[in-house]
Amino acid sequence: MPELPEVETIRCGIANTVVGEVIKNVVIRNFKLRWPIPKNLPQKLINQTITAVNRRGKYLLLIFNNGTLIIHLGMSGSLYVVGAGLKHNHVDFVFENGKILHFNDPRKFGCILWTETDPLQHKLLKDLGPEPIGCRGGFETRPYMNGEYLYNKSRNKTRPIKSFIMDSHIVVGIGNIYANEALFAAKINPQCPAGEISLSQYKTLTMHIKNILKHAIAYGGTTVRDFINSDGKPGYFKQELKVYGHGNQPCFNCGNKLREIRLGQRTTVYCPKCQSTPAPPPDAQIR
DNA sequence: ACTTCGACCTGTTGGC
DNA sequence: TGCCAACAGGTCGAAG
Repeated sequence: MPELPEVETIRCGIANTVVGEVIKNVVIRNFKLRWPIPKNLPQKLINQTITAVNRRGKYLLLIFNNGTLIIHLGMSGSLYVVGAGLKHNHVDFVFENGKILHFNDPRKFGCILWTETDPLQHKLLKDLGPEPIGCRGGFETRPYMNGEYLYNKSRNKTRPIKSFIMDSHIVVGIGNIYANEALFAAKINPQCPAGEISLSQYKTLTMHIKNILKHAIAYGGTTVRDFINSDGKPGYFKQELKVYGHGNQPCFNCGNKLREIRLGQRTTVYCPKCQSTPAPPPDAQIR
């Protein structure tokens, strides 16, 4: 479910309700997420006030005076205050005002960690690449993610451009959906080695990445299956997707059939005609 | 150092 | 209708 626009949508949604609120209780029904939830989390959080909700890449940071809660939603996680989640509500953060923040994650790929030092220096966060878009709650990161940055980082890299931009140590926040969409918008073949892409193409690609992510946030994220934001409402960006989920259908631009392949174990959709520069490697596994 | 691949889980979908 | 395999928005860490 969550790519960066979804995470940012959730961040905005919960920030309005939980900042300034005092934790009264923490109910943990299942400690086994990607990494175990710290056993002593309730005693760390009870009677503490959330002072801010920030974001670094797809990691949400709930800031307290005595530390920071680092939350990742993995593939299927969500956080919400209203709406009745039935199964898979692994953790409830109960506030003194009676509201409850639910952490729900069917596949348990997410995580909830606690740190009492600078969260940006946490093992999982310290080597992340720059933020693709500045927004409220996001951190200003250096160097800036722009055409020059991606071009310089990609020299002599042989891996496909799609895997390159999805690597959070290169740039954070670009998941499978938006990688497909950005490469289509920039007319770049997803299989093309990252090192063979020109500076001007990286400038174009950067522009589309930023536009698409901002656009998706404005739409409240993309609902592919069951994504709901913190208000229990779906995102509406799905109707804007040009290639993701449209394999073997006609291309929006030219009408040719969109091709669906497997790249880095992820479903990849592109238009062989519109996305033909630079020349891609010989052939790919057609699905 | 760089790139690919397996693993972590449950739920949904599509083919037979 | 039922069963089973394949696949799903992420990403770390091991293997090559």
